[in-house]
Amino acid sequence: MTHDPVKYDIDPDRDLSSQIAAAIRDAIITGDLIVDDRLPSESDLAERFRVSRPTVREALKRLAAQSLIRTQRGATGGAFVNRLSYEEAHRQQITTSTLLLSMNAIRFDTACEARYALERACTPLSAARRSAEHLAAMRAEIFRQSQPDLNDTGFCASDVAFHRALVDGAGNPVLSYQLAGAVEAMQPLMNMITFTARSREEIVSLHRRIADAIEARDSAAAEAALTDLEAYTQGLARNVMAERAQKHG
Amino acid sequence: MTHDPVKYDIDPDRDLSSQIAAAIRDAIITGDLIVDDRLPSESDLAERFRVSRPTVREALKRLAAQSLIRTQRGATGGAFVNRLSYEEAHRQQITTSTLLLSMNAIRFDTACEARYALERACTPLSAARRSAEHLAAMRAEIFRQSQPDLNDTGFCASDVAFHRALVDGAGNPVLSYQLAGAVEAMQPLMNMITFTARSREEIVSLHRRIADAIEARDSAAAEAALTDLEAYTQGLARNVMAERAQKHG
DNA sequence: AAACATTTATTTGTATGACAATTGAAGCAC
DNA sequence: GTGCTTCAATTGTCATACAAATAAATGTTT
Repeated sequence: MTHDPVKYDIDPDRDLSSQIAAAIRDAIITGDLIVDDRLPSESDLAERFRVSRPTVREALKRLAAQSLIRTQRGATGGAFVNRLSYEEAHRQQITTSTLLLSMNAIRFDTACEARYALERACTPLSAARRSAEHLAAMRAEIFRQSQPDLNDTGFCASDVAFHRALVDGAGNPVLSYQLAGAVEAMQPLMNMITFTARSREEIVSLHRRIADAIEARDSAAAEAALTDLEAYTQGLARNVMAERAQKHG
Repeated sequence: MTHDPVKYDIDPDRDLSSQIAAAIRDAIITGDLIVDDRLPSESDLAERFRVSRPTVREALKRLAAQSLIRTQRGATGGAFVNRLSYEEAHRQQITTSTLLLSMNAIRFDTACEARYALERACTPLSAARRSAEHLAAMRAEIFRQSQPDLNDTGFCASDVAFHRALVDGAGNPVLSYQLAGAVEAMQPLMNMITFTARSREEIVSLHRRIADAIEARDSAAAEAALTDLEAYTQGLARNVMAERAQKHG
């Protein structure tokens, strides 16, 4: 062994598994442990940290919860540093954002404003770079949304897919991961708005304006349509709120 | 007990602690368990899931790693559902983004483009709403950055703080949490660039342009300055790359 | 009666030892 | 050489025990 990448000195008076997890996480973040590196076995780690195996296991489960490691049983098994994929990062981003929104009584207009601001951020790139496939995906979702027999959940899902295609059109995976998380985290809030036939029609028409603008590579028009869509969505939400207030008051 | 919020049926052939964590996490996400609710004690959970206490503990540590619960020892202690704060969500966002960037060989220009696109997204809001405090924070960082005895790490940190103030000026915490994560995750990449006196001067001057525009509530000017800053940063990075290629080739 | 000290019950934190399940590698027979 | 068996390493799980913290209950003193 040239040099052990993990620091094994911990304070025995403070939470052990948390410190052990932090020590290993540090080694991963600093790059001392790289993707697919194998950690020492649980018994080894227990000896080196001078703790019991269950304590080491608790630490490893913490890391597994963040997808920093994966484990494999058997002779050549063990815990390996995991590559954090876009999909996984995206998934984590969604759960974090969803919980943040649901636990902190975030106002709908705050979340909505953030969402559309972020989305407008990638419109110039999407207008410039979108492929025919992205455009086709947007058109397909518009078609789905215009079917009268689609239920509200399906309509919202299609809405998410439409905006996902718009974001992906920018061809920047970092941007996609950030934005798609924000958009999808808003879906539960959006589901609370019941869509009348009239409002669906309006939304689909705005989606069509966006798709047309992206097709024409007209970034300004797309941004304007998004702004209108935001205003319309906010108006819908205000109506729902007002109706509820009347019912309960 | 009216109705237990947790589903206790798990498949004994698949990873137990993972399933237990998922069952409790579901109860939290769906709102069946709300903030500050106390989970059953570890022994209780062990009985109900029909597993041993160490297995339950592994599951709880998974949830603790995501800050979904906190634990407290003692007579009235136990595991409690944690409120996911903006700070915590922000922290998670940074580690996730940092790991994503470092593990997937993301090109500097891709990350840089995403960062400035996102930042431009909140400029209109920041220009409209920034308080005197936000402006003062930006000016203070500009002053720090113009001190010649500041080292490169300090310069980068101040750069992050400047952009953080810009983002916070929008007065939308959801936006702040998303964007600040993206900006801070880029810092390790930025630290790889050594800043000459000349380049610092240029960056500070661009920061001053941004602050001036925000002060004047001129969103378009701020966006233009950000675009110029992006172009300048990309140029700096290209130079560093070229120099390295020459050294190693 | 009130203030203070003590005990006690509950709960998490940690350790020990054991066994099951999995899995690749080594050894062996053919 | 091929296929089978055995084996050793490793994670997954369990049972039990004890330590440490903590608040409530209890007792004691003033």
